[in-house]
Amino acid sequence: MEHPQRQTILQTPSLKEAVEVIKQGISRHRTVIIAGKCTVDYDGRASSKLESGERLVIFKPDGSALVHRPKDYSPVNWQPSGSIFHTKLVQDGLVIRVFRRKEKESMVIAFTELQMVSVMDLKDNVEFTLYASEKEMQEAILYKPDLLESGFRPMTKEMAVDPGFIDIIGYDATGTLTVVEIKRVKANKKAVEQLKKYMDVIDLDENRPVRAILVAPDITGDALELLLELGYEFKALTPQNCSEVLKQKKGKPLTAFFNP
Amino acid sequence: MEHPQRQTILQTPSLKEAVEVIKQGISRHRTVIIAGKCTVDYDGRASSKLESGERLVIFKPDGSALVHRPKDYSPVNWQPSGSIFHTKLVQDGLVIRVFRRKEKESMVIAFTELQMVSVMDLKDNVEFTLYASEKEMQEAILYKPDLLESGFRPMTKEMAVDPGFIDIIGYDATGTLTVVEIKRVKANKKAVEQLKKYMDVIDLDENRPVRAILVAPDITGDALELLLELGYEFKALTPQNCSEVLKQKKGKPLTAFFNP
DNA sequence: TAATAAATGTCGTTT
DNA sequence: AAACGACGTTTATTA
Repeated sequence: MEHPQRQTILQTPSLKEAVEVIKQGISRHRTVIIAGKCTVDYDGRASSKLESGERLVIFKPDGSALVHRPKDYSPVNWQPSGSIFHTKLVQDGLVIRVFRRKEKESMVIAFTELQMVSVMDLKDNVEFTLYASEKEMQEAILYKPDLLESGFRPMTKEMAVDPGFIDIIGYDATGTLTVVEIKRVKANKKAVEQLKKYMDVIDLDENRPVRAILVAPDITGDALELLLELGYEFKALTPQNCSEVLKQKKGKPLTAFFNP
Repeated sequence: MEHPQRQTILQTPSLKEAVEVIKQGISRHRTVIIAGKCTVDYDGRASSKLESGERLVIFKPDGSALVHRPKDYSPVNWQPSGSIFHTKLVQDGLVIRVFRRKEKESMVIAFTELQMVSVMDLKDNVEFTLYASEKEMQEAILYKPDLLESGFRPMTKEMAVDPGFIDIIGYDATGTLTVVEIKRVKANKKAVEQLKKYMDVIDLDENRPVRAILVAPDITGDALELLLELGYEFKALTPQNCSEVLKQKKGKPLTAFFNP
C-alpha cells in the first residue's frame, strides 16, 4: 500500500466493535468522528439535557469536543480544548465522559446506536489569516491618514487611558487634537458611548478643543443622533477600503508611520 | 436488509467519485461530512484565507456549513443556516461554494484530496433544555423574593426603560423602590455600568430614594469598587441556588407571583 | 428591520 | 489567575 492507512472508518458498527477504535483514536491523539443515536447531559456553568436523537459528535486531539445536531451553525453541546475524555462500554450503551476539572464541567454522551465511527489523523499546521479587521483599519489610517480627512496627522496608536485604549490620537489640518474611534461594522450607540468615555478623560486632562471622530462603514440612527448631540463626527470607511490601501503597504512596520 | 441504508460512506474516494455523492446528499437535505485536504477562502464582513491542510467539513440540511481544523472548539470558517451550496468538479479539485446572498458573504472550499465522504440522514427532533439561565434566576427571585433579601416585594419584571429592560423592580421591607440587575456569571464593570444606565433613568423619573442591587454569583474587584462608589449594593446568588428553588415551583405561571 | 442584551459565549491580551 | 474588550461574535427578544 502506497499510502499507509491514516484513517479507520467503521460503518454501523456494534458498540462493542466501536469502543476499542474510539479509545485508541483518543489515546493516539486522532480526530474521532462519531455519528449515532445518543443522549447528552451537561453540567457546569449551566446544566442541560438532550434526549435521544441522532447526532454528529467530534473529539479533537486538543481535547475539544462538539455535539452537532443536523441543524444550526453552533453545537448543541460542547467542551473547549483541554478537556479529558473517558470512554466506557456499559450495559446501557457506549458512554463518553468529557471533563474539565478546572471549570468543574462535565458532558456525558451515551450512544445506543452507531451509524459511523471514523478516526483520522488530520495534518493541518498552516496559518489562518483574517483580513480587514479593526486593527487593519487602524493600520490603513496610520499608513494613509488622508483616508480619515485631508491633513490629518496621527500622533499615537492605542493610547492607554483609564477606560481602555483610544484607537488613534492625532492632529487635524488646523492643529486641533483629534480622537479617533474605529469600528469595523455598523456603529451603534455603544460605540458612541465608548468614544464619550474616552473624551471625558481627554477633556479632563487637557484644557483645549478636542475633536472626536467615529470611523465605521455605517452608523445606526440612534447612534448618529447621540453622536451629533455630543458634538462628535462620523467618517464612513469600510474594511474593504482599508484593505485596498494596505495592499500598497507590503510589510512596512507600523513604527515607520511615526516619523517627523 | 432490515435497516434500509441511511448513510453512504466513501473511504479515500477520488474527487470524481465523491462529487455526485456530495451533490445528491446536499440536494436530498442530508448531513454531508467530508474529511480531506482543502483550502478555504472567505469573503464578507471580513475576508480570510486558509492554505492547504486536512480538515473536517460539515454541510447540514438547514444550509449551515462548518470547517473544522484538528484543534479548537470553534470552526476556522463557517456559514450559518440559510446558506446555499454549489458543488463543482474543476481542473484543480472539488470546489464547494457556500453563499449567503443577503449578507453578501461567500466561503469557497477547494478539496484536492479526500480521506472520507459521508452522507447521513440524521433524525433528531427532540427538545433541548438548558437550565440555570439568567431568566431562571429572575423567576426564582420572583417566586421566592427572600432570596434577594428578607421582605423584598417584586413589583414588575422586565420593566422597559429607555436603555433597555430592568430585570426586576420592587420595594424593600421599608418600602424603598429597588432596582435589581441579574447576571448569571461573575459581574464586571460593564454590568455595573448597565445598572447605572437604568438608575439614571429611574432617578430622573422619580424624586425619591432608590436602591440598586446587582445580583450575581460573584463580582470583580473593579466592578465592586465602582458599585460601592455609586452607592449600589451586591447580592451573591448562583444559578444553582436559583435552580434549586425552582424545583419546588413546578409549573406555576409567573403571573401568579403578582398578587396582593 | 433595527436595536438591545444574553451566552455553558470564545478568544486573545494584559495585569 | 483575573479582568477586559473584541468577535466575520451568534442568538433571541422586542420595538
